[in-house]
Amino acid sequence: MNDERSSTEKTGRHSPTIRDVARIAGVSIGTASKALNANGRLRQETRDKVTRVAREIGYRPNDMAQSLHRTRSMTVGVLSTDSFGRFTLPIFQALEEQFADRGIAIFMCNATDDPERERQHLDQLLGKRIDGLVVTARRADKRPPVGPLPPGLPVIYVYSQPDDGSALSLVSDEVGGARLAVTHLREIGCTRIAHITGPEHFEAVLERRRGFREALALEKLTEHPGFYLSGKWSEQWGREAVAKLFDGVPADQQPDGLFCGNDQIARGAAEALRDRGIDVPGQVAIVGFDNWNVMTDAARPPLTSIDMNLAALGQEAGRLLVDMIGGDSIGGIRRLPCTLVVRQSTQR
Amino acid sequence: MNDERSSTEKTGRHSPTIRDVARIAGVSIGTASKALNANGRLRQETRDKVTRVAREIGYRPNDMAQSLHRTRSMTVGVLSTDSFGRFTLPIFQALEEQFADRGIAIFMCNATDDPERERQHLDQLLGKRIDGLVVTARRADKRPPVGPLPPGLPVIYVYSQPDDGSALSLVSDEVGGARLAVTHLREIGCTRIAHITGPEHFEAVLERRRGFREALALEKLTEHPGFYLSGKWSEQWGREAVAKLFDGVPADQQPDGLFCGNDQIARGAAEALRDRGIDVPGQVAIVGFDNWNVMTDAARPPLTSIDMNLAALGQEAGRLLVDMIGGDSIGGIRRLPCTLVVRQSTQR
DNA sequence: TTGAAAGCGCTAACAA
DNA sequence: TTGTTAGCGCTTTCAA
Repeated sequence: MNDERSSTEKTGRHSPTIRDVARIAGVSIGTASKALNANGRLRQETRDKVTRVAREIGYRPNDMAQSLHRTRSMTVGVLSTDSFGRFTLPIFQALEEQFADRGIAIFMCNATDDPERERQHLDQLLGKRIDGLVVTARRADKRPPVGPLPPGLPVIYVYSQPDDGSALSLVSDEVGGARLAVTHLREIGCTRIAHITGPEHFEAVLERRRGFREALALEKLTEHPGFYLSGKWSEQWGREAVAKLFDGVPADQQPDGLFCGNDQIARGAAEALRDRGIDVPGQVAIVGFDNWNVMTDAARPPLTSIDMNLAALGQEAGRLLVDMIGGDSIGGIRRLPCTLVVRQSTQR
Repeated sequence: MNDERSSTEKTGRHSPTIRDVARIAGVSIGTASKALNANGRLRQETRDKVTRVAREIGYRPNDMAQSLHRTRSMTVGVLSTDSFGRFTLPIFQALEEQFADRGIAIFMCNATDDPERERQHLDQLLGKRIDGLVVTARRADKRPPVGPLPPGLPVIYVYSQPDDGSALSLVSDEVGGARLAVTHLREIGCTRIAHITGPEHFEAVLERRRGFREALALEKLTEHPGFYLSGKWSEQWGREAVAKLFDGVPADQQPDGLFCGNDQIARGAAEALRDRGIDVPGQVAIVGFDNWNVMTDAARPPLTSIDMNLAALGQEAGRLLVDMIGGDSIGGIRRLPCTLVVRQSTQR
């Protein structure tokens, strides 16, 4: 009856529908659908005609209409509570790749430290009937679990963990990373190793310190008084800490190795030592954390650092979420290993 | 007839539908819809009952079903050809905020220098019936326009421009930024200003150089031979460039002001001058570009820099795209002004 | 081999 | 004030 109406009659932009294809090709909608989805028994001739028409008028199936049938929306939500920072970035990138490869689209949301906004975003995502959810937070800190969520919705926390330990959580092994650093320093001959790091309200600071101490114990080294310094995540603090460790301190009480909580601190430390004419790595070796090449490469000398392999974290997260969407039920905390990247600051 | 079936009977997870709400509340679907959308004339009692039931069973309307009606999917696509880099980041953030405020969800895609992948992403986005598209590219370089797109789909290029100048494009005024820098140097007394910058295959390098030269002319200053140096975007290059400009050069032929193409170069330059005992800003003043605080704040002295106001760019882009979705038809290139941020490196 | 029709979850026009 | 119904664009039986 009103099959006659063309989509162009309607107001505003409008993509061609399968009805348009069918009408122009002179077949029924059902036939057009079969032809385009390459299933059902159809004459080759019909099939060709339909696909040709579809191409000509630029037909593209409406995913939303499709999703109404399937149980999958083929979308996932990525909810960040760290404003798209330097750390979540490589994770996003890897996630994006993983999902894109599987034809899954990503809804990206940001709710930096704003529970109200987080609630809104979550609402929206659930309205979109996402198939899964990735939650990332800042610097591996614990956070309250998002929610409430419909039961059965796959969720994965990346580079962050819910404080009730309920859901699947993927983090990097900070303790292990710190141990790598100390062991490496020990291997190149350091025996008096100091740890300059960031603010203690960061979960990461505590974990790295634990790794530092465990490794010292393992290597039968002692932590000398004043060799643990907590401050800010800045180059400035790295310089200040070196002043505390070296200025007016007898040579035999100075450290011969520095394990720094991040690369900025490490770079500040390297520069401060350089200012004082102390040779790196000759007299003092330095290991940083993050392997942020902007810092490691520009420092003099270039810095050895611990890499958290955030891209790998993102990849693994993508794979796991896909598995969960597929029906696997997995949970608990998984820690991915860090890697030591050696540069001149520890090359003797 | 089969209104009896409950959604829980079905396999897999499944959100409650409006039919579930209606059935439990003992009203028709139409009534439930009216109640939930707060329109139509309904008894308050009925309205309350329906909303209560909806809340209890955790009902949330299915956006995809809704979008099938409206002409809007309430989603936009953001397609990046620069791997979520440092520059696109603040833009994303601002975009995200703009759209989130209007209940628009964002599909985030990345297709770093891969036309094939770009095609796939675009396909997917069109399948999702996005209401608008944002395209960002790396460092303000020109790029071929994305496409083909359905006619009438609002598109905006941010921090990038299509090389056929067809669509709306929002970039920062690099030329103006460079002029700001030079004028500022002139104002604090510099007369021999050099420009150390990045690789010339970057559009930004050419534009900033143009601004540099225009400002010199305006200030009646001459560009001395060897005072334009193009290299890499690194601190290392900043140091090397300083060596070229100062080592073995008679004092009266050395520059007294440096305008650097980015903050890394500026920082490298500052350090190199420091190594040589040349006072900054006393003998040589420095202005960087990007206002990347990781660099500007850690440099000694902290760097004056040009800020491209990328967040403002993102905000404006969001607003414009929303306007276009609303029916406005706008095009052409718009340049947003840069800002000078003064720090010690030019404070005399 | 093709067409007709039901239904995914929702809204809106029209009846009752 | 409430119920019924016709779609939105698509897939998928079931008939023809």
